[in-house]
Amino acid sequence: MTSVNSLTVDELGSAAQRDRRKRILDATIALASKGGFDAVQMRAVAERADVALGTLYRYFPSKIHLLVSALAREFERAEATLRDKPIPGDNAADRVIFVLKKTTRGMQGDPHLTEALTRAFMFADKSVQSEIHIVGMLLTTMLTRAMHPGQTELTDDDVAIAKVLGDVWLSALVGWVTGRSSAEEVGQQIEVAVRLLLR
Amino acid sequence: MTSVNSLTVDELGSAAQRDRRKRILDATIALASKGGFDAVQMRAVAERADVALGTLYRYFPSKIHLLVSALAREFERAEATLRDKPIPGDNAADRVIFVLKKTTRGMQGDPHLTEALTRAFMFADKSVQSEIHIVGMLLTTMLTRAMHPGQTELTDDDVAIAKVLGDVWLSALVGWVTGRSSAEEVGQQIEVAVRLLLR
DNA sequence: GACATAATAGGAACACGTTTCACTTTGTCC
DNA sequence: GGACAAAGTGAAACGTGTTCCTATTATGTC
Repeated sequence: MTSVNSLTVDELGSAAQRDRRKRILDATIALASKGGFDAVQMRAVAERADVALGTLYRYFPSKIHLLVSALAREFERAEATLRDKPIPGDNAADRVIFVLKKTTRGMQGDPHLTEALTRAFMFADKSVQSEIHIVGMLLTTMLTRAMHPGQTELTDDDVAIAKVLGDVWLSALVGWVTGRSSAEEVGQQIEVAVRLLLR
Repeated sequence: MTSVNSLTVDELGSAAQRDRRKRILDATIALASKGGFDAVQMRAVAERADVALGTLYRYFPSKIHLLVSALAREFERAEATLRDKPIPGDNAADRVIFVLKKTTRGMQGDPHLTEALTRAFMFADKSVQSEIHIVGMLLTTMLTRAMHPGQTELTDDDVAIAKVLGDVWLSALVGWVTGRSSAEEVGQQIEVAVRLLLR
């Protein structure tokens, strides 16, 4: 529980450790935002965060862990923001579309960052399992909440639909990152999937 | 059109070039099958294919290009096999499930190869666009044919459904590769998505 | 068949993720 | 406040993807 490289923000550890962790993730986001996946070089992250390379690796055992952890932090922020205000829309489909498009728009506003985080997420292997799982849960939570605001009991179908929508959204994002589809096409893909699943 | 590192099998080029290309892809598959993504080392591929490192890079400009091209060749084979015999199943849902599960089973029979090819596909960036596109088209074609055998005219909804199913399948595969879900769960995810979409 | 051109071989060199190690600083417990 | 362990520093070194260069070998043209 005192593990330093755990993911949740409210983790134990000294103030200095929390500060280092924050500086590292800030540096990661800044570099990713400027030049994408390739620009997030471990030596550069360490220098910008003002820690030694060895310290960086003590906090995050690999570049992929680092980027997926940064993604998890961004998702936690987005989820927290979304949790406060009610989601506009008269039905589940509209609310889900609102959430997904808003998130997508946010990511497309910073293409390099999105490229870095998406590719890291998709490239991860078994060793990043727990970090990946956190992101997956946050995504499912966001979607089920959009489908049924304020509802705690969910049917199996609800969860299944949320997972399928999450899959579609991730695949669409990968398509956008790889230049196969435009921003509008990503929006369309999501709308189509929502329409097919939540009619 | 005479470009050596194009993807289609029936490409132009001398017999020697076709032979080299085949040897390289064979070596790639063999190494991937034995040790996964990490085992596909460019020096090892070159040595096993009996070509110089520079030649390997002339044919495939990066490790990702190489692996995605190998994936495309495997997909072309699978698609060709599937094209011949009729797909069992009384309705679209059953036939799609048959195709996806058969393909999934094939991939899970060679976990290392699947890991290598899936991770390469997901890690690809814009420079691999055309190779990635070929794989995507093959997947969509396989699925629409399973939905409507022998039918050339397809509605927009058919294509949209096929794309969503392809997305779910890819995401499920990534989940399996990252150790988040078991083989059975992959099968279940697919069944659920098909049931939701093709009811 | 001789020549021009392209393709290949062989290998050095470079970049960046990762590991390692000797040393120093920081934090904790008595 | 001293001793000890944990954490951090700084730098070297290693592995593998990628690039580059020169000599050699095929290939196609007249």
